[in-house]
Amino acid sequence: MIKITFPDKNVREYPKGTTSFEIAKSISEGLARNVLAAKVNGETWDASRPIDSDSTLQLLTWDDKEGKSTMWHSSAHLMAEALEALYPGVKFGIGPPVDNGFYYDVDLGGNTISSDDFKKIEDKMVELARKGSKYERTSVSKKDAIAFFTEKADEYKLDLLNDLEDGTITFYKQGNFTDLCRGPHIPETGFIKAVKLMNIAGAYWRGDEKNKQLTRIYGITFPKKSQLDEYLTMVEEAKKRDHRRIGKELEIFTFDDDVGPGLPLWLPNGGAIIEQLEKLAKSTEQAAGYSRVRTPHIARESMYLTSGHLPYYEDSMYPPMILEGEKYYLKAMNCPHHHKIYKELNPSYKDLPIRLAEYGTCYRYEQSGELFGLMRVRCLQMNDAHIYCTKEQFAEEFRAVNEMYLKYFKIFNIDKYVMRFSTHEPKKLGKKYVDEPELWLETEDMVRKVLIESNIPYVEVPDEGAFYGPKIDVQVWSAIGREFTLATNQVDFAVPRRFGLTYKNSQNKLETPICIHRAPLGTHERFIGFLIEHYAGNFPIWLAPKQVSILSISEKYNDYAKKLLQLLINSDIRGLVDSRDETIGKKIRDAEMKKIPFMLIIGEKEFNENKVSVRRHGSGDVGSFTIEEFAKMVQEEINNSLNINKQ
RNA sequence: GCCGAUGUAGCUCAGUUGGCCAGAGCUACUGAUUUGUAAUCAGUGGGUCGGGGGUUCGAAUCCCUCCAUCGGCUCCA
Repeated sequence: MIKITFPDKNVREYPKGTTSFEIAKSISEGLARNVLAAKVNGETWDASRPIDSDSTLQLLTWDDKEGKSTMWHSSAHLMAEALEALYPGVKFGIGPPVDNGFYYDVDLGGNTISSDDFKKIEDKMVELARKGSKYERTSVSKKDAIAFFTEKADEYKLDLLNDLEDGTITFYKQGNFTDLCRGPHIPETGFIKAVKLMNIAGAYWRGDEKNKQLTRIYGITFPKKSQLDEYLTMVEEAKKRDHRRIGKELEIFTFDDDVGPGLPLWLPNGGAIIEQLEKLAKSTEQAAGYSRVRTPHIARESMYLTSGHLPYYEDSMYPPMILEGEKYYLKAMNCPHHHKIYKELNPSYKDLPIRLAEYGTCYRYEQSGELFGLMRVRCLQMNDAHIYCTKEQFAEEFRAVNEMYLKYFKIFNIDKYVMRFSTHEPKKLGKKYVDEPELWLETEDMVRKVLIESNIPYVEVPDEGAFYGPKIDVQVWSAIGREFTLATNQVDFAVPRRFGLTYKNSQNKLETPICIHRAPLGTHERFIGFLIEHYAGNFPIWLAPKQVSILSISEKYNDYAKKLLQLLINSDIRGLVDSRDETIGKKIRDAEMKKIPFMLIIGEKEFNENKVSVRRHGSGDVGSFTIEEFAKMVQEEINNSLNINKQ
């Protein structure tokens, strides 16, 4: 007998060689029907794999993340089986589960496939799923595995086998399909009840653009048909939040062919949002001891040779303009310009820290395939600042920057993000990273310490640092699930030296400052793109491009409405009058669709009582107030939203 | 940059296998209406069918090429 310990610490005894499935069955038939896989001693196993020694056991169902991914992994095999049936001779790359489903990279030889073929493949998958074929695991020797895939002439699997050790190789077979796979898999194909292929794309073999491009087919499956419908509805809802769609509907920004790809035009509503963001940033930075500077959009080649950017990043910069034999580049970052300002200031230790802030406009020549609405553009304005400080001041400055991040997140109610702490890889010193082994370790320790002391949850990612130092990025996800760096906070102990930046210490000796590059609000483009999706276009009052729409019930009250608007403008409230010859129902509908936070309805009653009827976007009639009362209400709400920042 | 798809009026979209002056709704404009909490009625205007080239008696529709967008890959200081 063996002892099985369950997650609730309960222990039961079973005969040696009992499977997780049998254990589930001993608990309840219902559970057994839902078990997709099992976690045995922390490792995910097939539910049908015999357990031979005392173990901890967690049964995995659709409700567990690992249960889902096991199901999707098995679904990839099912799709492969269908593809092999429909397109004989197809070769397979890799077919893993992902966050929302699975994909398989395939080489179709001479065949091509498009989304028109999805139905056919889905039908085949459903047909094969209904057979309820078992996923059978077998261990094979490397020699036999190579023989098998040589026979199939599948060079991709053979390539994968190269990296595997003899004795660790397993095959999984379901129906007529056998794949090289470490597993685990669900018990049988019958668990897959609903199948949907989502899209098709090219993907380089092993992610290397020098390799052949395979066809990647994405799909998703569910144990119930209704779950697929729910998922598809959810995807549709997410698409409605897409900033590209809302940005157009609410007239926030646009792109124009003649202006060029990745170069957004901010419409008046977008301009209004930017205005508010900058106001927030500038007052916050002023309170935190930053100085505002301004620098040109271009600079000579020599500056980027000094900074070290040119040899590494020239491909990402717009090509130079040549004037009187000199090369000028559009700036892709503000730091070199700021370093030059620091140098001009020629400070002593008594002047540090020096914090230089600028909403600098940068141009980056992103690859055409990378552009994505406002989230990835070629012209961007950064909430940039560079803090120059001594090593002793670093921790405090870095902590203050992090606190500023958290204050902003509170104001915007941003809670779904991950702080990613990127460090260096010692083997790449002198190549990817400046060769300062001690400074790397020292600053990484300082950063880590600040994160821990400030109680900020983070994930540490080795080998993702900037070339000049470690960094912290704030990762967020777009409506359609793409990951982005929203904000960044970087340590730079290398470039100041390249620029010869110094300060006199108390012993009258020259030292090089550490520089912190920080952009808590990222860029206007990405940040507003993110906010549009975050709020689904329903901006908080302080940020809404138009805060109030004054709706006159008939043209008789247009003059009164215009007088009210002027009073609101005097109170620093952004509004408009809808004086069209339309019914009040229509005016309300339009204001609701434009997501304007407040509507003031003005008719005979309001005119006589010298009041306004207030309607709130999304919630309806709020009641009747004087214009002064209303203005006060709006201002209080704005103060409440922003006061978090003051404290 | 690579693979695949898409590109019709300001916006959202129809336009069967190439065949009468290219359609609808919303928007805009004009007129009627003077309205009470999510669409008043009627009329009018508006399109080099992404650009260029080709095939054809005839192209929005087929072919080539360029541009842009979308989904991925690669990249992301």
